[in-house]
Amino acid sequence: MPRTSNTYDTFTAVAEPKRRELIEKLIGDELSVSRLVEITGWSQPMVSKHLSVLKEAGLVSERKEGRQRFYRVNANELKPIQIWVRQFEKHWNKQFDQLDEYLSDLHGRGNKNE
Amino acid sequence: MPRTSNTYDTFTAVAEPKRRELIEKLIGDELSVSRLVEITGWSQPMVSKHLSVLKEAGLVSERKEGRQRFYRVNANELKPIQIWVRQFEKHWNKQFDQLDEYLSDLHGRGNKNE
DNA sequence: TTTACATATTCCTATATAGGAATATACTTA
DNA sequence: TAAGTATATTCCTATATAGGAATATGTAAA
Repeated sequence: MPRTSNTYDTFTAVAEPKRRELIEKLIGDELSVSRLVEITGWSQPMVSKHLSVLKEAGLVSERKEGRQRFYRVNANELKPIQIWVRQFEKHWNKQFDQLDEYLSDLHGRGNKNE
Repeated sequence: MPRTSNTYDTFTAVAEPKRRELIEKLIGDELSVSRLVEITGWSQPMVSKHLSVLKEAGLVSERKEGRQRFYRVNANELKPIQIWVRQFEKHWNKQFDQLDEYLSDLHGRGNKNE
């Protein structure tokens, strides 16, 4: 994002769909970069670069083994998101917000023109 | 983000800190734009523009009343985030990920140089 | 000590977009 | 109708960054 955040925070890191995809692949097991390239079908630099962003945000960690690097998710780092969203749980299932708006708009318009 | 998403999805909309702040202000009660300007201290266009992004993402709704517009959160729209993050809950509290890495790195390095 | 493999980094470009200033729109009231 | 208030939109610029191509780094094997 321009004009703001110079470094990746959790929310920004996860906003990118490809990075969410990588994180999903890494649930449960560690995977090497080449394995991720296989699974995703993306170019190797693309995988590496997204992993690097995730690493900068603390969302993944590396383990070096020979010439390979195995990445895994630091699931804990997703907690801030969970915590933030949880504030709103009690307001879920107010399903009629949009309907309300529609009706009140309709009403307003009706009053004006008739 | 460049080269990707032409339109705002929930994750992207919420990645911007100011927009999270707006959403937080809107928990519970509807607020007019001018009230949000008061509360945040931001310029009116800035508030309106962020609200417009949130609206495009479906995260807020408007209600017009005279020349004012009252915004409220559509908390439901945050569910996708909650659902996505929930996948990882079972992997939380694996607190020693970083320690593991540190130790194995240390071990690896030690082997090489000594 | 070359060669091959695994991964990271650099360079480049296109583009989305946050922020600011100015202006437009819409509604209300005098 | 004119003036004032509330809000949205447009125009502009700076900047972050995704993606691609090429290259560098590091490690293992021949």
